[in-house]
Amino acid sequence: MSPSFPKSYKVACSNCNLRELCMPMGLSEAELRYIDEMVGSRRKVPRGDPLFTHGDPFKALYAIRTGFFKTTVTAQDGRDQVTGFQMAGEVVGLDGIVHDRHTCDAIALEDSEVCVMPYDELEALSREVTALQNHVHKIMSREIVRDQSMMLLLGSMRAEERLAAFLLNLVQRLHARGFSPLELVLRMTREEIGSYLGLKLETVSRMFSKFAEQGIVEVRQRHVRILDTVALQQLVSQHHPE
Amino acid sequence: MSPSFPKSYKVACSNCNLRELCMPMGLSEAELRYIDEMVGSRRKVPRGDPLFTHGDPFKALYAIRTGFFKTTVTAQDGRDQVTGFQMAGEVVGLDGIVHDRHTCDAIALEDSEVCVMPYDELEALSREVTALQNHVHKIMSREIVRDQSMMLLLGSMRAEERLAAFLLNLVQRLHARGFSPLELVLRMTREEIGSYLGLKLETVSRMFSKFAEQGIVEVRQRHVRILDTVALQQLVSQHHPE
DNA sequence: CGCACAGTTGATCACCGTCAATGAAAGTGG
DNA sequence: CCACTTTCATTGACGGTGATCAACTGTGCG
Repeated sequence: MSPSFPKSYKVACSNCNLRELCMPMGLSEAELRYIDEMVGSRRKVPRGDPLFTHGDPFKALYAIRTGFFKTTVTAQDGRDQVTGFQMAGEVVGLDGIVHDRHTCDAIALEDSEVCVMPYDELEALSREVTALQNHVHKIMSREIVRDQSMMLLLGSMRAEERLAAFLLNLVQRLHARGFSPLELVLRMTREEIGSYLGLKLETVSRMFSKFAEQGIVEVRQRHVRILDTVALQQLVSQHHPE
Repeated sequence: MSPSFPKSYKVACSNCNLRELCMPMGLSEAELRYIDEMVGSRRKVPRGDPLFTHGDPFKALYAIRTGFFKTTVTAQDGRDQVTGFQMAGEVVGLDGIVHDRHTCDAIALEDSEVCVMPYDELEALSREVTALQNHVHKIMSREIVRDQSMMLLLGSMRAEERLAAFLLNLVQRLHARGFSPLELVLRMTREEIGSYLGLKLETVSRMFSKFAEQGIVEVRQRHVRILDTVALQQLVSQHHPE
């Protein structure tokens, strides 16, 4: 590894601490430099602001550097549903590719910063760098698999199972980013959790209370401490008997 | 257009009648020939048989030439859920890219035939043919958007809204393939519809009966005739008031 | 300090799941 | 070709889960 200082304050992909999360492995120096070049700019998104909204022309994918986002889809009648929560190292914007317009909203749940990857440049570069092409495909495929497991959750799990799965998924992802696997601070409201899980906010609140009563978690507002991971896992995998 | 006879009985992409469904537009002769070459083989899948199942090593994407498929995901505890129904011109197998293994099952609901597109060859060729690269990305993005609208359906719609949306989606896709927009033959059981929509088969049956009573559809087993498309559309877009 | 918002908890109810019985269709083998 | 079995579909009665409505509490920010 031959270190080279970045030309400016701007952090380059080549020495970004999220590299193993959002970059393919085993790139050459030259390839990394190309990618640095493609990821032209950063963009700060203050809490509550949209990174993009449905209808916006699609121009780029965004890798989250810091912060936390939710994505929501909106039905014709105006009601919307949270389709995901994204954290550092994850990519948003894939929905826009089909129709050259975004079909969902991405809203920052805390002050955030994203790396802008102009789509045409990304396509061009991934024609040159096989590892990047493969990486992009894997990211899209991962999203498809994730969405399908959400369909399973929404279609066949009960409230407590959904919330248990949600908590486990969150801590697992946070753990992969160096945080505690037993403690987390929720960045979203009960209503947003409910929307994501196909439940009403009151139900989410009730399930939290229930878990707390059973000694599975400790809940103080948005601060959650997991006391019994195994119990949560059993809740998820023990669907109501056939 | 300079016609050239295929070397064998094997139908080539270049003169497949599904071309506009599964191929990018505006390809050159040479590019089309490359694609013909990549789509090496066909595979027949008899009704009830799997095209692939979860755990199978991922080697190829499959374009459906004839027939009808369902895809299902399976939870740890063994319960599964239908995540989609696919018809001619649609692509299955995208789930396998992330982990080099399929994560869902694809089962033929009628005798079917698919075009096998070996994934490494597809990747290689889409590095050469920009239109193909773009096409593959759009297909994946479309799948993501579709899955997210299913999440909306499963998370926020009631039984009758779900079934209405399902029927409208089916006839719309069939219509795009030259079939009647008012009549369809379901290729799946009530249970499979229910699994897809997050409902029990009895509920699906009841909703069919209810629609029939209201004069919205005519149902005889798997044969469905739509009498009032507008009513169905209104059902979908009129979520229960907030 | 007060106001808006987020969260909790209780009472009631509706939708849909469950259980069960029946009927229709389709495939099977004599 | 017709009994037989199996699968699929319909319908009814009942109950449970989670939605709805409502009141109250806690928290953070201006």
